[in-house]
Order: sequence, then C-alpha cells, then structure tokens
Amino acid sequence: MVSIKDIAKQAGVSISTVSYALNGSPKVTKETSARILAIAKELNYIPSAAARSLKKRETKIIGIYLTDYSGAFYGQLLQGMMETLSENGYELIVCSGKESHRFLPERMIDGAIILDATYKTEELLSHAERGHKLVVMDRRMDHSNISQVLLDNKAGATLAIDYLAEKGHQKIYVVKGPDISFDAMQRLEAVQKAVQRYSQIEYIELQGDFNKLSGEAAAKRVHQEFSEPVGVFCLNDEMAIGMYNYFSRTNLRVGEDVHIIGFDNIEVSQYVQPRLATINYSKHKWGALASELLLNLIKKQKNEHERINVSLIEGDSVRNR
Amino acid sequence: MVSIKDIAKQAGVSISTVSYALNGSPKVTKETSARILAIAKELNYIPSAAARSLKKRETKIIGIYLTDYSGAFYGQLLQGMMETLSENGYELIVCSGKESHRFLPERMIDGAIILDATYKTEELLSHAERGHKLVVMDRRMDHSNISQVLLDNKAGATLAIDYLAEKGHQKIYVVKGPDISFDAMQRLEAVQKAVQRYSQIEYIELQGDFNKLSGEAAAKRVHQEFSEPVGVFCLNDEMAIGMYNYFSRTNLRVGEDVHIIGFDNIEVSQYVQPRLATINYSKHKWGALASELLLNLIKKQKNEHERINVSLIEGDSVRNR
DNA sequence: TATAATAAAGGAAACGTTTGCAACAAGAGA
DNA sequence: TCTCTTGTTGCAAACGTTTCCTTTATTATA
Repeated sequence: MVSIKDIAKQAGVSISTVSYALNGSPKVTKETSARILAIAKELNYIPSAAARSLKKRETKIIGIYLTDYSGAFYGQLLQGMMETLSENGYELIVCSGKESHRFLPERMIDGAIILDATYKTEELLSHAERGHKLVVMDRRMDHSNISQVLLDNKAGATLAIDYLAEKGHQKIYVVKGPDISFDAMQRLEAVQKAVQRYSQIEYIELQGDFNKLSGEAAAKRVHQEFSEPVGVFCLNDEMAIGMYNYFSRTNLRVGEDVHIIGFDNIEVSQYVQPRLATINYSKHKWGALASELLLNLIKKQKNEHERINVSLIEGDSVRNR
Repeated sequence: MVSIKDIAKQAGVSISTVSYALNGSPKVTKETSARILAIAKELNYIPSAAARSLKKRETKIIGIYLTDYSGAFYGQLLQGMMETLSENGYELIVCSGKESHRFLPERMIDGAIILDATYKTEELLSHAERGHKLVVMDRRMDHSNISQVLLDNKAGATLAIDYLAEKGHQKIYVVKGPDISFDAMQRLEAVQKAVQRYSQIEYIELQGDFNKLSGEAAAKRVHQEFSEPVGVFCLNDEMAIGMYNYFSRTNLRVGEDVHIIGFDNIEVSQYVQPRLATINYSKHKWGALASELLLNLIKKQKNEHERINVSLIEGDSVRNR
C-alpha cells in the first residue's frame, strides 16, 4: 500500500510537506504542491482512513440507529438525513448488528442519531457523559450533548380521536403499541385525555405491538365483540393494515362497519381500499432536522429541542356513523 | 481516553501483556489476565477501532451499496444480510452519501456488496484488482475477487409474458426500465425472446425508469392509444403501481381493460385493488446469499456465481381477455 | 552591511494498537 | 551442577497520518 512516505521519497521532500500539500495547506508553495499531487496521483495514493482518524480523533461519519429497516417508512427518513449530512462533508451509515452499539464509544462515528427504542437510555446518557454527541428521536432526554426532535404525538392522537368523534363514533377501540415505544406511550396518553372530553364515548384499549400481526389479532377481538359500527384508532398504520388483512376475510367492511384511522401515513396506506385515514408528518423533514441538530451539536456545542408537526389525512376508512 | 498503556501502568505489566490478555491469548497466565481484565473494566477501557484497524488492516465491517433506500423492498434484503454477517462477527453498514465510495479503498470496510447500478464497473474491477472482495448483485462480473448472485430475470420475464399470453392477450405493452439497470436489460431481452414465440402477439415497448412517475406516464400512453383490452408487463412493481395511480383517475379499469403484471412483488402490490400479478423472489434469501458469498470470498478466497429463483404470483390485475 | 522579518521545508513525536523476538525464571533431565 | 525445555513477560518496531517546533533560505528594513 502506498503511503505519504512513498510520495515523500519519490518527490524528495519530507512526509510533513506531503501531508501539508495533500491537505491544501498554504504553507507549501504552489509548485512543490503541484509536483507532490502529481506524484500522489501517479502512484495511485489512497489515504488511510484508520491512520487519519487515529490521529485526528474524528471520522466524519455519523451513525443512525434503527430498530429494523422494514417499512418504506425509513426510506424518506434516511434520504432526509443523507442530504443534510452530505452537504456538510459527513457520511451516514446505518448501524445494525449486535455489535454496532460499539461504533460510538470506539470512535468509528462522530455522532449518532437514535431511533431505536431498544437502546438503553442509561447507555445513551453515559455516551453523552463521555462527550459523544447524540440526537434522540424516540425519547425525551436532557443533556448538553444531546439534542432531540420528536413527533407531536399528542396533537396527532388528539386529531385522530376528534376525527372519529366528529364522524359520530361513540364506541372507540384503540390498538396500543409496545410499552417500550415512546411514541406509542405518548399517543396513548393523549388518547386517554382526549376521550375524556367526550362523555358519550365508550373507550376500549386493545393490545398491539406496532406490527401487522398484532393488528390482525386486534381485529379479531373487534370482530368477536361486534354488534354495531365502531371506530378504531390504530396507534400506527402498520397495525391498521393488519386489520384490513383480517377484515378482508370477514363479512365486516372497513369504512362501513369498522372505521379505522392510523398514524404515520406509510406508503401502503394510500393504496389500500378504502384509503386509510391517518396522521401524517414529513419523514424527510424529520430526518433532515435530526441531522441538522447533530451538526449543530458537533460544531457549535449547542443542544436543541425540536418538534415535528403532524396533520390529519382523511380517508374513506372513516365515514359517518 | 484510557488506553492499554494506562492499564499496563496500573497493572505493572507491559503493554504487550495487556494486549495479549485483552485478546484472550494463552500466552499470559490466568491470574495476570484476570487482574488485567479487572483493571480494564475498572478504568472503563474502550479499545480504539482506528488503532486496531490501522495495525490489523481489517475492520470486521462490510458495506452494502444501494442506489436509494426507498421501497420496503430493501428492508428484507438488509435483514437477510445482517443475520448472516452478524453470526460471523461482522457488522453491516449501508453506504450512502457521495463520498461513501471511498470506504472500500480507504479500508473502512473489509468488503462490499454492490446493488447500485451507478457504481462504475471499471471502478469495481480496480477495487478487485487491488485485492478487495466484492459481491455484485446487479451485474455480471468475472474476477477471482468478485462473487455474484443475480436474479433469474430471464425466467421471470418469460413467466410474465407467458402468463399474459395464456390469458389470451394479443396486444402487449412492456414498460421498460432504465438502460443502466442490468435487471431491466435482462428482463427486456427475455421479453423480446418470449414474444417471438407467439406470432399473433402485437408487442410495444414503452419508456420507463423504474419509478412510479414513469409508470404513470406509460399509463397515459396506453390510455391514449386504447381501443381494446391490452396486457402490460411493467418491468418492476413500482411502475405498475404508478399505472394504478393513473388509471384510478380514468374510466379504464385494471384487470378489465388494462391487464397489468409487474416484477418484484413489493409490499404494496398485495394491497392494491385488484391485487397485482407479479414475479416474486425471496429478498431475504438474496441478501443472505450475497453475504454468505462475501464471507466465503474473504475467508476461503473462493469466488462463486449464484442465481436466485423466481416464481409467478397470480393476481386479478390480469384476467382472461 | 548587518539585522530582522518572512517564507518554505524538514524533524520528530504522537495517536493506540499488534506482534515477532528477546529475556528471564523455574523446573526437568542428564 | 549444568544444560535444556517450557512458560511467562517485556521490548520495540510498525501501521499511516497530523502537527508542533526547528531549521534553513530569502527578502526587506534600518
């Protein structure tokens, strides 16, 4: 492997001069610099990232921690992150695998964005304590080395309940998410508050884990207890789609017997029949903002707390009772 | 930052002994080793990935190059890769950003899986020439440092045309993919061969780039030229969904006037109405196999060529003429 | 002309590991 | 008692950079 040492020898200069030249430092004259660069190109020189990051203590890479890749959901999110980071000379890597939590402490990445409920909060805190920079998207944390950008789950959940109520639904099921999920808990809390405002509403909670299968299971419960048209708020679209799957095999019709609204507005939601009513927000913006905050944290040592707005998307999955 | 040097000082041994102990070498006695490990833990020692990889010339990380993250498509693929790699002590990172192509030459990753048509073949070849290990999923390459695992596009495209023909369609549109895509070209080639077997078939090619919008554009063409029921083979599902979007705004009905079959069996395809007929294959297996071949390449220096089987999924988007 | 200031280049340490080799002690065999 | 193993530990070089500090050469100033 050709190193700056080889270039130095070839050019008849010292390795420090080569290093300066390669980094475009004004300390070395135009001519020497040009000569060195030419030789570097000729020798097919490729810098060693390991050596550089060992010395400079930075990698210009930031990591995003996700629970799972699935769902078209993440595509836009990552796209948003990438753009912001790329513009600032950073690369984005998606961290997966059971050992990837070591990326941050072992300094393979300069910072991390967390969207992975399984990552322990204490562990994140200890990273921050050690001086690492983080942005959390899936929990609330207050630390000078941590910024956060969260969805406005409360507003979203309230919109959903209001929508069902407005359409005249008085019996409302809520399919919950996993306890470990901050978003799920926030949404649930808001739901509980919202239904209290409607004295006539009968409100029932059903188990759920944000996956399709649990949506199907919840649908089964609803089916068994069915006597009159009901409203259902699935705390995410994934489970709502699971419900569609179930009801397509029964005599109950979505939008007639069972009125469903979801949360997230994932891609499939606009293609199912009838179109799923849901709560929307810009995944792209969410990702971009998270990256921006991380860069601010790294460059300006400034931590911030931001919120992503949500809005209601109407759909024929919820009609008047 | 605490290094093995600090541990050595604290333990009163040399740094080499610490290194051996940390790596579980049998060269150091159980007692010394235990003492060293205890001190390491106490000092909160964290190894430096940069230093290690500088010395060992390996990172235990492999990279996957994707064109874009979008599409639930990639979720399963990555899942398959992760599992195989994780089991073997490797981490997977998804390489994105305009500078990520440097990951391989600068030795940030030990090998790469390529599924990115924009990556130049010559560049890949030069990597291989330098001794880097690759697996390509999106082109054909023959080199001792490159393995390949491709979809059986020919079989898939043939199945699709046969299906349309079998259902009695005599006028068949094919919505092409981008020229840069190996899969698109292989599928198209197979289509051209397949239609020759049916003398009565009138066959028309339409432009496409694998994205929804181009599917919509193609649908518009079909609409304008419409006089009798036609068959359409979209070279991927994404474009087929684009066609659905377009036709939902017209008086033409999918599965009645326009009979569509796609390729890939992405998630939405099973939710659109009517269900999209398509060509299926296991994304999980594709990813897992690619990883396996890469590991073989790294460990046993053995390059292989594999193929992923495809199958037809029937759907009401194609009915008898 | 002597001196100071400026510009260009080189020397060498440091970043944190790994690893071949040398050193040393202790016990075994002769 | 002497040499030979065997087992345990230490020394030091190397991996490829960056960067602080000198040294040397050049030009400007008094």
